[in-house]
Amino acid sequence: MDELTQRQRTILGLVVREYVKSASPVSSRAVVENYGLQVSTATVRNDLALLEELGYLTHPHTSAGRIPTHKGYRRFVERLLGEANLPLQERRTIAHQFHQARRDLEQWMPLAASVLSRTARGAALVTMPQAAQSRYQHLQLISTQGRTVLLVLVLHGGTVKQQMLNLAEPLNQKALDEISDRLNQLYNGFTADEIPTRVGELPPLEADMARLVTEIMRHTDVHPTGIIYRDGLSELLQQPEFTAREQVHELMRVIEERSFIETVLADALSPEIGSVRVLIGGEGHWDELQTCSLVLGRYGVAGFATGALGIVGPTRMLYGRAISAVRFVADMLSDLVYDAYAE
Amino acid sequence: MDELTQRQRTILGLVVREYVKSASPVSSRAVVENYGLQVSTATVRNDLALLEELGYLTHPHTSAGRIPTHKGYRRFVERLLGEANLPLQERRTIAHQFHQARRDLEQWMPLAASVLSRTARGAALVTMPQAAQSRYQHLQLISTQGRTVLLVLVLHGGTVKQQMLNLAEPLNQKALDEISDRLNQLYNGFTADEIPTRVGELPPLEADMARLVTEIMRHTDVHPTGIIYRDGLSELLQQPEFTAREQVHELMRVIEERSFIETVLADALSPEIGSVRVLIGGEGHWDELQTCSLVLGRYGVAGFATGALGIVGPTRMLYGRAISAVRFVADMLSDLVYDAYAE
DNA sequence: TTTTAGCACTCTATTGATGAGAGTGCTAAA
DNA sequence: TTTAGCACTCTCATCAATAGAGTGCTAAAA
Repeated sequence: MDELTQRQRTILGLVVREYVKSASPVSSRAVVENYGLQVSTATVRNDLALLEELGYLTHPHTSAGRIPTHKGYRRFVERLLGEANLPLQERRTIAHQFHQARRDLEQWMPLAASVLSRTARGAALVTMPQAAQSRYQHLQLISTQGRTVLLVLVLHGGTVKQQMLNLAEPLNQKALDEISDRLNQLYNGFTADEIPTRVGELPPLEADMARLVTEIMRHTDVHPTGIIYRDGLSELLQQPEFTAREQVHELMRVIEERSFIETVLADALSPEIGSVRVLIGGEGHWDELQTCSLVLGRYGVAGFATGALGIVGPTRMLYGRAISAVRFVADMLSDLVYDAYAE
Repeated sequence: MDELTQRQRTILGLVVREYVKSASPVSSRAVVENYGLQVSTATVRNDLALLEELGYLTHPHTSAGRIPTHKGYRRFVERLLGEANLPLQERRTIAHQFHQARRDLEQWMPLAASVLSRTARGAALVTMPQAAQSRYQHLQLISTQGRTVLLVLVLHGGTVKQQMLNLAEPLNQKALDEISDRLNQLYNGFTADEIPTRVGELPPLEADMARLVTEIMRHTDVHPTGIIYRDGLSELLQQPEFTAREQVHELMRVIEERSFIETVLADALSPEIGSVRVLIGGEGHWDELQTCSLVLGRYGVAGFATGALGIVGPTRMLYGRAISAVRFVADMLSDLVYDAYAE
């Protein structure tokens, strides 16, 4: 990290803050006037020139103010990561909302997404909690017409899987219940790997069903398929950086394309619950993210079930709020998951 | 309906088609040249003037070509509603994709949304199938820590409800299973209204649970809470009409805001399965939809469970493809729902 | 009666020129 | 090390001029 005087650090911070607020290049005068610095604009100009030389700021053109580079944001964010916190009042409101919604599991994710997007003024993404390895909880078989059966498999952590299947010959509901009862007794709490060992001892139909169940569980382990909750796109698209067609397209790609989100999460998301990562302008890896920043976090109960949450915004983002919002909402969700599922 | 000569009808159609394609006002010359009409531009101009007088077309300014009014689109669409159909090849591809996904219920909705948006080049919305009145299918109670219990309620039609509850005093899993077994035997297939009559005969804990279940079911009946699947936003935002900030904001509001979608669906969606409705430019009721059109359909099994699906696009939309795509995908989904759930 | 050619007229979109204003970079003095 | 002063650069809004697209109307032709 380069040596900077106290004043230079302050100025860098002010430029970032001011640019985030105004979305237009920050002049030396703006720095002095809006923040009451006790030096002249010429002095500030000297420091700005130095900060530019060190790569923290740029110029759109000679006679324009300065805007932060990715490196500038990075330095700014690094300092925030430790300390940022939402105001108490705001934390209370959010906590209250989660308390209200605590019984209804279906509300959790939409609520989290909505809180995140409103607090940080960006688009929010929240995934369902997902076990690292799925565990059998309960199976139910529902007879519909003819030989078609609907299979409902509940996994530890609350994931519910539904599948259709066709039997070789029709079975009534009672027979189906017997099958599921037996499997339920045998396999409660088992992972996919633990099930097959006993299949041999079962009657053929049950063995088939057990195989199907392990198949579904394996598939789930490899393809985390949970829905992704999104919110706050409209607000994000209001931002001036998304005037250009191209920018919008790239942004929407990030937000809409499932596989892309998954790659980014896999790559950039910290495995530890509670810690927050910031990805600024794609950070060299993703060209599509040039103009975007992501603030990503993980929630859940370690070793049991975890999910991801994050905020997408322009690089010119309210990092302080975003970081603290992600952290706080992650805590809220972790508590809920712990209360609901952990044993 | 006003009297129009054959040629005038043709010209109206050509103007709509050309404007949908080019997104800029259509001149008399464009009509003649691009579509090989056997008359002069002057003749076409006369007809255009008449069509304008009748309210089917307008002028952005005196020396510009014509663009369709809402009334013009409406007339154009009215004719399409009966006849529009996707090419066989395309229908085959789509049918194949649904066939591939038929076993995995979680894929249905995302697939439908993705197919719709790609086929009609707009944003797609698909809701989960929802019973008009929810019917009890299966209850499961899962003991977690202490007195906290996770309740999983499966309803007819495949809706799964999860809730947390706190008991007055802890119960082990076995006791919970007994409760759920009893309720499952008693209430299979019941609606919320049919349950309370028998509650008096039950032990207090089961009675409590029964009350909670009916509460959940009632709530579900009033607040259809199913997730809404969305796809194709990025494509939609590429359209030239969404350059203006304001337009984008209104569009996103339509797509993102749940309550808004619900009002529109409730108001504009036909109750009959398989029929398609087109809402052009808000049709006077919704100012927010000035620049948008919706093509809406319903799928499912009547009297059992139905869902909605639709395409959002600019008024300058590929109506033919949209209408036929909605119809076709609705059919696909209806078949799937029928196979999976109907008795 | 319908269609067409011709032409005047209107409006837009583009271009280039101009000038004000914002902001920097540099130099020399404090 | 800081500051005042000033020349220089670049943007942005405005304006005028022009080319071009397209209509509407009229009078002739079919």
